[in-house]
Amino acid sequence: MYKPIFHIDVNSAYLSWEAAYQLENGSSIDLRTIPSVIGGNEKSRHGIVLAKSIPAKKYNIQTGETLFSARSKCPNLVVIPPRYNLYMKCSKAMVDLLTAYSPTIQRYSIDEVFIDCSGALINNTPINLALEIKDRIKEELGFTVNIGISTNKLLAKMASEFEKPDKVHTLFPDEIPTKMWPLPIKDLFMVGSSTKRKLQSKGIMTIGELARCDSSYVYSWLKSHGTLIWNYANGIENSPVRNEQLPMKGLGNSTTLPFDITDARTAHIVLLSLIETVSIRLRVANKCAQVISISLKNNEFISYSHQRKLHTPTDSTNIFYEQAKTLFNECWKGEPLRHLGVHYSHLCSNDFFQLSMFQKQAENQRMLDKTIDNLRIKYGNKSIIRSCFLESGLNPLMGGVLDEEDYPMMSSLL
DNA sequence: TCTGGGGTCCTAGGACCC
DNA sequence: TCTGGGGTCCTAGGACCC
Repeated sequence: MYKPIFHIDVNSAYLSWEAAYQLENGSSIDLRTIPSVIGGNEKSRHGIVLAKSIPAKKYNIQTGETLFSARSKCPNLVVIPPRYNLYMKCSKAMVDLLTAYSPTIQRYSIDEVFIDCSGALINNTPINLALEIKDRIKEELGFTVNIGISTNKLLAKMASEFEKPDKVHTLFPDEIPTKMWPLPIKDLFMVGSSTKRKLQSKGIMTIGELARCDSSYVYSWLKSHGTLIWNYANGIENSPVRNEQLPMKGLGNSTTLPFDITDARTAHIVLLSLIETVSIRLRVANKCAQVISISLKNNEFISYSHQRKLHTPTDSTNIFYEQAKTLFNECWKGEPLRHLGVHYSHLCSNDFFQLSMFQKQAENQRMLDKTIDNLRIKYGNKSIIRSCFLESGLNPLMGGVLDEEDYPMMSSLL
């Protein structure tokens, strides 16, 4: 007896959720039935398509393309700004509904879930169970999903990508030759544009052609990633559906600025703003980090980064800030910058650090960080800001997770 | 009014050690 | 003098996902 695995994928998630919300609040238009997209703010240079309706897709509008380009394909396109708080609530509502069916639920992203339905199939077939779940989500929550059914997560996920929306599909191992092998190579999970190009240069155009290759050849071209996708092409995958989330490996925030930065002083302030946000997240997670990395993107869209391992792990905003300034000064080539990012890695628990702390100055610094965190939690993020932001016109906490007015980062709240 | 932001994992090359 | 080689750590960059 196999374990039935479902992959549940919200159709055009952001757009569906917005549409359902608007209908619930008295709108007479269903955004899913007209050419519409969820898109960022073009004035602040965030103007890309985040999600599209099926009618918008008929104009060949792609996720990730600029709103400028999307509008040139469809002049009447309706553009709605994103509201991540709404998405978070919708995602949670779906997971809550699913917990009735299985204790084994893996949240893969804000709009995708794997469930192991082993225990839920008494007197029911997998297909009927999937249809029931799909229809309950539609009736009770107001949005549609695709459900893919198979014996492992890879095949279930591939199945949920078949015809959309509001559909249940199976992709059992014996269906691989007919349902999966004829598909173009780019449809295989983990085959992106770079791998697609390399495979096509070897004459491999379909998933079936990859599956029938000698795996040692694929390894020689693509190393471990080649082995991974060769296995996927043959339906081989056996990772468990896991309830608990894996420990965080790193965290960061980055932002595209509304204007190009041309001086180090402004860059430092932006870095500080990002560091405030990332550091709060780090402390909320009771972690310290030992590696700080900054990333830069210039006005020609060329990105580069610079990182440093610290002698000791820390969670101090000021220590990170001093490091970030140094890193920036070491690597900035002086050209106009449109984007800056901060990332921490090599995380460890802050328990040990707290016990081993002997420097009075560091202790004072930690007390200050904690006091500021508490003030912001109690009175709001704007209740206490650094004076350098006062006349800067810059947001003192960029990449904001805690401020309702800002777009919160998604995965940290999942 | 032109191109987001959050992650994970892997590899290459250099430094350094024995 | 003619130049090994395995191992680990570190950094930078790239690939993939949503």
